[in-house]
Amino acid sequence: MAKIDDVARLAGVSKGTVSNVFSQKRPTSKKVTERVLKASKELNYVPNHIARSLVTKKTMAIGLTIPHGNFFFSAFHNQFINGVVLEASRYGYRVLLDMLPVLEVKTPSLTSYPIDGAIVLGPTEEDERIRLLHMNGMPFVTVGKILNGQVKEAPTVNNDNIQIVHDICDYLIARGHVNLMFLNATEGMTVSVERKAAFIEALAKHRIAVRDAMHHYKPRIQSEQYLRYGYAETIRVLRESEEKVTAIIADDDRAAFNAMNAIQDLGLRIPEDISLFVICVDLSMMHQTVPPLTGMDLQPSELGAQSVKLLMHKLGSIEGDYPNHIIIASKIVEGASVLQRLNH
Amino acid sequence: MAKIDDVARLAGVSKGTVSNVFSQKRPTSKKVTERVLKASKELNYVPNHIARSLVTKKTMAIGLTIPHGNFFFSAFHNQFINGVVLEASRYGYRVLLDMLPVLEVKTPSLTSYPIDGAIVLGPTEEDERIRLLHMNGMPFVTVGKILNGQVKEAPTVNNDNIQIVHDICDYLIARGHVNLMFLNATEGMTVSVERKAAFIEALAKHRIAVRDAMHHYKPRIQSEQYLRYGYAETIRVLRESEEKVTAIIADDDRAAFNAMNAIQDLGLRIPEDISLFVICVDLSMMHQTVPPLTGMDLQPSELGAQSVKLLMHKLGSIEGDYPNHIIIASKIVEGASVLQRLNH
DNA sequence: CTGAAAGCGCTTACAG
DNA sequence: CTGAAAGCGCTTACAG
Repeated sequence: MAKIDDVARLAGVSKGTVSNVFSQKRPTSKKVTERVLKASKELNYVPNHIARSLVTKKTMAIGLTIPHGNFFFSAFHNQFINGVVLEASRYGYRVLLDMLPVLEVKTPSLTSYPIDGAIVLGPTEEDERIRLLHMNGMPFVTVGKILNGQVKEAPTVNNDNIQIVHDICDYLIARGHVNLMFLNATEGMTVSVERKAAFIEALAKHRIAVRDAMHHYKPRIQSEQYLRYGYAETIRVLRESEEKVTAIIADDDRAAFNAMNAIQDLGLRIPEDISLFVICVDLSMMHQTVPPLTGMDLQPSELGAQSVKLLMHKLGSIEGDYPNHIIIASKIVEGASVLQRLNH
Repeated sequence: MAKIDDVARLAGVSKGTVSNVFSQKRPTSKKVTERVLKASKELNYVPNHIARSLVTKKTMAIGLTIPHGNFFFSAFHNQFINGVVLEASRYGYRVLLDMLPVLEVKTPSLTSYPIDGAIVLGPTEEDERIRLLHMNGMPFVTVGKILNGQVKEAPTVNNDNIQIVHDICDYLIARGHVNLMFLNATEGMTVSVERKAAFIEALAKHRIAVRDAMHHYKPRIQSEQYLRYGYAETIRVLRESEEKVTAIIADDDRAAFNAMNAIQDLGLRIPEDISLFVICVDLSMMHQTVPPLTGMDLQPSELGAQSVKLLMHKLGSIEGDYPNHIIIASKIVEGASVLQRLNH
C-alpha cells in the first residue's frame, strides 16, 4: 500500500499538500492538484483511514448496540437497522454493529470504541453499556427512555409507550374485551416498565384489576425460551385461566406468531375465539397472515433515522437547535384479528 | 480521556509496560500489573483503539457489504447478518455495515477501509466493490460465485444455485407443473446468471422450452419497483399468457408475498389455481401464511457464519488447512402451496 | 497557495 | 521482566 510520502515524492510536493488535495480542507492550485491525483492513481494510493482518525479524532462511524443473544432479529430490528444505516450514510457515516453480550472474547474488549457516537437500542434499568459510554465521554442517543436517572438528560428517541398501551387497551375494551393478556417485553427494560405501569393504569380506568395471568414478561435474550415466547404462556393461560381471556396483546411479530400457533393448537380460531393485537408490526408481513393482524405500527425505520439525526446533531454534523427528546408517532393499523364482541 | 503516558506516570512505569499489561503480549510481574491496573482504574483509562490499530495494522472489524438501495432487508438478509455478527463476535471481531450505494456523500469515500477483511454479499458480474478490495489488497470472501474471472480463486461461500434450480424444477414437474414462471434475482448478479442457465437446462431435460413469460428479473435495487417485484409480473402473466402458468417460483419472501397478493387480487387461490414455491425462506414466516409456503431453505444464517470462518482463516485467526470454496446445503421444506395436479 | 516539523496514542524491536 | 526511542501514516498550526 502506497502512503502519503510516496505520493508526495512522486508528485514533487510536500505531504501536507497531498493531504490537502484529499481532505479539501485548504485550497490547492489546479496544477498541483492534478499532479497529486495523477501520482496517486499511479500508486493506487488511498489515504489511510486509521492514521487520519488518530489525528482528527473522527472515525466517521457510529456504533449501534443492540441487545443480542443467540437469536434472530425480529422485523422490528430489521427495519430499525435499515433506518439507521440509510440515514447515517447521508452524513457519510458508517455503522458498526455492536452486539451484546460478546461471546467469550479472550481479551475483554477494553479498548475505547473506534466510533464517534453510539445508538443504544432498548436501554435497561441499570445499563452497563450506558455507564461505559457515559464514562468514556462518548456521545450517544438511546432509543427508549433511560430510567433511574443514570444519566440525566440523555438524548432519546422513543415511542410514547404509555400512550400506546392506553390506546391499545381502549381499543380492545371498546370492542368488549375485558380479560386481556399482555405479552410484554423483557423485564428490566425501560419499555416494559413503562408499558406495565400503563397497562395497569389503563385497565384501572375501566375498573379492571390486573391478575397474574394477564401480564407476562419476555424471557431474557440469552434464554432458551426467548424465541418461543408467547406459545407456552398462551397455552397455559387459555387452558387454566378461570375468567376467560378473550384478547392477547403481543410484544412483537415473533410473539404474535407463537401465540397464533398456540391458539391454533388449542383448536381455537382468531378472532372468533381469541382476538390478537400485535405491537412493532412489519406491515408487509401483517397482510400475509390469516387473518391479517391488527396492530400498532411503531415505525421502527423512522425511529432509526431520527436517532441518527439526533446523534448527528450531537456530533456537530447538524447545526442549530435540536430537540433532545423525539417522540415517533405510532398508529393502529387494522387487520381482522380483533373481534367486535356482540355480547358486550 | 486519559492516555497511556498518564497511566505510566501515575504507576511509575514506562509506556511499554502499560502497553504490555493491556495487550498481554509480554509478561509483566504481578506487582507491576497491579499498580498499572490500579492507576488505569483511577484515571478511567482504556487503550485507544485507533492508535493501536495504526501500529498493529489490525482493526478487529470486518466489513459487510450488502447491495443497498432505499429498501428494507428481506428475511434472508436478516438471518444472514445474524449469522455473520454472531460468528464474528466469537473471534473478537466487530462488523461494519457497508451499504452501497452510499448516497450523496460530499467527499467521495476514498479512504482505505478501516477493516481487516470484508464479506461481499451478492457479487455482480462486474463488481466495483471487488475490484476495489482486490486493488487494495484487502482480504475478502464473497457469498455467491464471482463470474468473469475478475479475481481468480477468490474464496467463496455459496449455495449450489444450479442444483437448487434443478431440484425445484424437478419437484414441480413431478407434480404436473410444466408452465412455470420464475421470478429470478436481479439481472447481472452471478446468482441470477447461474439460476437462469439452470432453469433453461432443467426444463430442457423435460423438453420444455422457456418462453419470455416464464422468466423475469428483479428490478435493480435503486428502482422504485424493487419492493413490488412479483406483483405486476404475476398479474400480467396470469392474465395474458396463452399457455396457462400453473406454478410460480419466487426469489425471496418479498417476491412471494407480492405474488400471493397478485394471485388473490385476480380471484385465484393457492394452490388450487396457482402453486407457489419460494426460495430463501424464513421458516418462522412460512408457517404463518395460508397456505404455509413450500420453499427452499438456503440457510442464510449458516451462509453468514461460514463466510466469517473462511475470512477468519484468511486473516490468520483460524490456522491450518481450510477449503477455499464452501457450499452450504439447502433443502426443500414442504408447506402446502404446491398442488399435486391430478390431470397429469 | 505551499512546506517543514511536531504530534495524534499507541506498539515494538533493541538493549539491559 | 522493564525502559528508552523510533515509528505507524496521517493532519495541523506556524511560517512564508
